[in-house]
Amino acid sequence: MNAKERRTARHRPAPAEETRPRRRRDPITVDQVVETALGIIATEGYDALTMRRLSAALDTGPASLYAHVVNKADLDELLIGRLCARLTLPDPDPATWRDQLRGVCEALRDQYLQYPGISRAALAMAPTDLEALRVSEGMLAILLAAGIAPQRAAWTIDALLLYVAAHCLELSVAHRRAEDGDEVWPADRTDLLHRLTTLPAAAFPHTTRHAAELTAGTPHDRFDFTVRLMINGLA
Amino acid sequence: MNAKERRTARHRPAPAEETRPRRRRDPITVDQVVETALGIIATEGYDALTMRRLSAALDTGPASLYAHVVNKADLDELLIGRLCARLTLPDPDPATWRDQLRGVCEALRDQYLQYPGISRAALAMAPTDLEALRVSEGMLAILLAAGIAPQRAAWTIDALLLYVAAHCLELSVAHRRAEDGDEVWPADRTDLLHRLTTLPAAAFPHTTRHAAELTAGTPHDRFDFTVRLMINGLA
DNA sequence: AACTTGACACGAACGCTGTTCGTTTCTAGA
DNA sequence: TCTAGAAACGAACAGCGTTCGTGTCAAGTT
Repeated sequence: MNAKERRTARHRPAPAEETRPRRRRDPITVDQVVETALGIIATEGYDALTMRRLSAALDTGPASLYAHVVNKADLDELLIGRLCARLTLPDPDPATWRDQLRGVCEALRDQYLQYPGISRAALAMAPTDLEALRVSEGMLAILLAAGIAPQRAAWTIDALLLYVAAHCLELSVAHRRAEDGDEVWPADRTDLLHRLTTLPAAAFPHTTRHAAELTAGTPHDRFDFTVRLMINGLA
Repeated sequence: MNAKERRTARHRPAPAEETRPRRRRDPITVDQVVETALGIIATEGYDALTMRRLSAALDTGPASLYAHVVNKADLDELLIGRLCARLTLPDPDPATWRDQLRGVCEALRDQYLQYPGISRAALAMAPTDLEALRVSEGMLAILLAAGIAPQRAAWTIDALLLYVAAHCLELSVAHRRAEDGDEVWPADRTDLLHRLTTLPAAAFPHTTRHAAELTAGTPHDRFDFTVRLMINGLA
């Protein structure tokens, strides 16, 4: 079976798993590729995940990967699919639907944050991946059980998933830039606070006055705030 | 003056403009670089904006660009800065603050959409760029005039700006993938609808049942919905 | 008027990327 | 035992961002 056939098969309802013949002493499997890739991302970040780096970690050359994966984009999809597969979706409970929905978002966020920068792959992914669809199906179940209109539910889910990915991407970018010693990037919160307060007060009256609020809060605080904002807007 | 000095100068309050001596018949200026880059993005997309492609459009070699720009990241920042500079910010009016805020978001979205994929640069940008700060200052003014607490206002602005960028990024990715004839990517709305309805109903009961709602709405409808969702959540 | 200075332009190269071609290797089924 | 064919892989290609060393030419100084 071709690797490209495998990809299209992943987007069909029933991807039949099957044991294949093996050649090597430790023949490479797609699972191995995905797991190794996640390991690289976890320790070195998504930018370090190149086909060469990955193939080296698997003790082979770049060309060998293309027997298991169509593209880097395809690999990205596999990675996100693996992350989505890890999420446990709650049984919809109309009494606690807000907390349930927030819980799913936070679980997804935690998965993303565990693999810095991987959310970039999520943002570029096809909307028909089965594991990703499983997550949105679960979120849809929660919202419908809560009595939200299907149209509003669908759009809210998209908005939430988009925000989660974007939020994690922003965090990973900030983290990478900060530790690379970028001059332009503020080193820490006090640095950013200082830059905002020293802006010309004439052109930036509110920014300078409320610099404290602008720089306040942990990333989790901001995430929690925004998710609540969107969920509250539903009612 | 070095290009790196110029960059740090752009992050300081008062970037003094100055006429410089010229060498070439048509010496390259930063303005020229930025405008040419925007032209390339507008017609060929952000992915086509490489240092080589840009330098070729300016009738020179890649190395020449680095006299005016520190990095590609620096160029990205200039591009987003230019876009932000084009936005006209309204005088805060407590009576229509929701519409005003939505208007700013839509104007920013339209700028992003005019240059497909450029929002990727926005997501990776330093939060201290002067033109970008001008925009958030304007949004902050609207929210504060409306009586929103500074802390909530600040976080809401970040959430909105993040969503606008992410939304446009998602649109550009979808557009590029669709016109590249990607097999995995749904060609159009009916294609996506068909894929969702043919999912196994046992595992995806809600997705299959409400596939129509899931695929309904223009991108602008979804954008409008989400922005309203966040703004309404404020009250 | 000749000279020094230094910013800008630029050709060539480096190390890296994703991807492909052609070949070799080795197992599963006939 | 033999063969078909999938997997593995070495080598290469075109392209990327970036840097180095050098060339060039106008402005300011002597």
